[in-house]
Amino acid sequence: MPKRVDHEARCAEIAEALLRVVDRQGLEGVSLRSVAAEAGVSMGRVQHYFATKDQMMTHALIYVHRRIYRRVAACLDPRSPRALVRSAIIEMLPLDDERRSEARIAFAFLARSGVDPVFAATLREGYPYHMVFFAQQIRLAQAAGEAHPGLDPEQEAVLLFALTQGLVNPTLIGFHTEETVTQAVDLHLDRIFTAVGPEASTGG
Amino acid sequence: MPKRVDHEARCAEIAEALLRVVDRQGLEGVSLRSVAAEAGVSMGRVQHYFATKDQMMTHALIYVHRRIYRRVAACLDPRSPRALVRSAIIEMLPLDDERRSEARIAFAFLARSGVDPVFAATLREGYPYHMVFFAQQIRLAQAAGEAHPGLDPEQEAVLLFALTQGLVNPTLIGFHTEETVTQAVDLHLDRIFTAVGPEASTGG
DNA sequence: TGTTTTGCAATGCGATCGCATTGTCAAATG
DNA sequence: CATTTGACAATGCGATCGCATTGCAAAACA
Repeated sequence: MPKRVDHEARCAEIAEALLRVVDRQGLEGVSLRSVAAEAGVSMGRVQHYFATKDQMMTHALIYVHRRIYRRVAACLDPRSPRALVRSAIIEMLPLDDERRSEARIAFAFLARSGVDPVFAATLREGYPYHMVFFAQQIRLAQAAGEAHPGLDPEQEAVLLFALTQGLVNPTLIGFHTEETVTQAVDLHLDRIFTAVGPEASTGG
Repeated sequence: MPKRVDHEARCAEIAEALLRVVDRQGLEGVSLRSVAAEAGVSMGRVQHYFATKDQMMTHALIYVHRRIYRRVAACLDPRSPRALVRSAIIEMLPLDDERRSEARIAFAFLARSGVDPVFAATLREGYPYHMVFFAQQIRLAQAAGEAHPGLDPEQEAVLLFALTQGLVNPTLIGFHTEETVTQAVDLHLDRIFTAVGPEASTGG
């Protein structure tokens, strides 16, 4: 085997450049040339790692999902199930430049999933993860007496995740402020969790 | 003034063709040529009515919003505030081909609003309408003793609309079934409205 | 040392893009 | 009847697109 480079790292560089392009110009701004220029590499290099534009886009979609997942996972507040769920939700909302950027990117791919079966499949596979996470936390809270016992954790997870996703765009385009949107989240969490630790109201 | 045609109707024809293109191929599929071909007219005609592509897109955005608004308004169930709100929500979810089509279209523009200030402004202007509609219905229900009196109608409207929007994509890509999603909606409505008429459970 | 294979860079092709220009035809106006 | 003006159709231009092709340098292997 001849000259060896870190294949995965090179793919990641290209993916990150692509995401920066999407952040600024949407999916329409993505071309082999624009991504190569953004990454500061030649177009040939991009083609070397991704045979087609579609492959490049799909890889970037998976890549950004992992990136969001890691960022959310790193910010989880373990003090209680409620705090855990709340920190995850807040972290998914576009409340600073980094999260706004990722919200723009995620939305671009989300829209594409409506017309692209491959993207739709990728997203469909990602949904259950969020659902079981929320459901599990609600279940834990119920067991600890910190959530209303009559609730169906799966149903509540569906509501919770939908609520979170539905708050993203209004926040992104400036309809909601951080205060407005966190109030909305806390209001809904009050209907699931009984014990409101002070950390859940002040954190965030 | 020479040969006169129905200017608005011609613009609408082009807008509808554009929306069909977006439905199938997303915003990226939109070009002067593709829209003209879809409308069955010449490219010159499209240019005659819209000086630039951006003008054409903006007009289509406003056009589809009006179309959705009219469709929802035509389906409202006036039997009670709850039924009214529920019918509006259900009508906004992609549960048949027509609504799936409009959901795809709306999502495409929604994503674009993240990078296009003009689109963002258009959407921002539309949000308050939904909010006051939901808030007003909740207020009416409270006055009639059909909703929990302690709730803040504005806050509940924010939650309700976010929930609705957040359910769109999972339903669109097939993660939710009609049964799943209507259960989620009804579950949330149960927390706002006290009186559950039989029409609210069977309708929709 | 020569061969092979990876990792690119460079270039070109046909298609398509937004947009400008020009020409034509019909109807209202003088 | 002549002129004007709105409603197009047709064409072309420069830029950009995805993708294929070609070539070459360097490193592992024989």
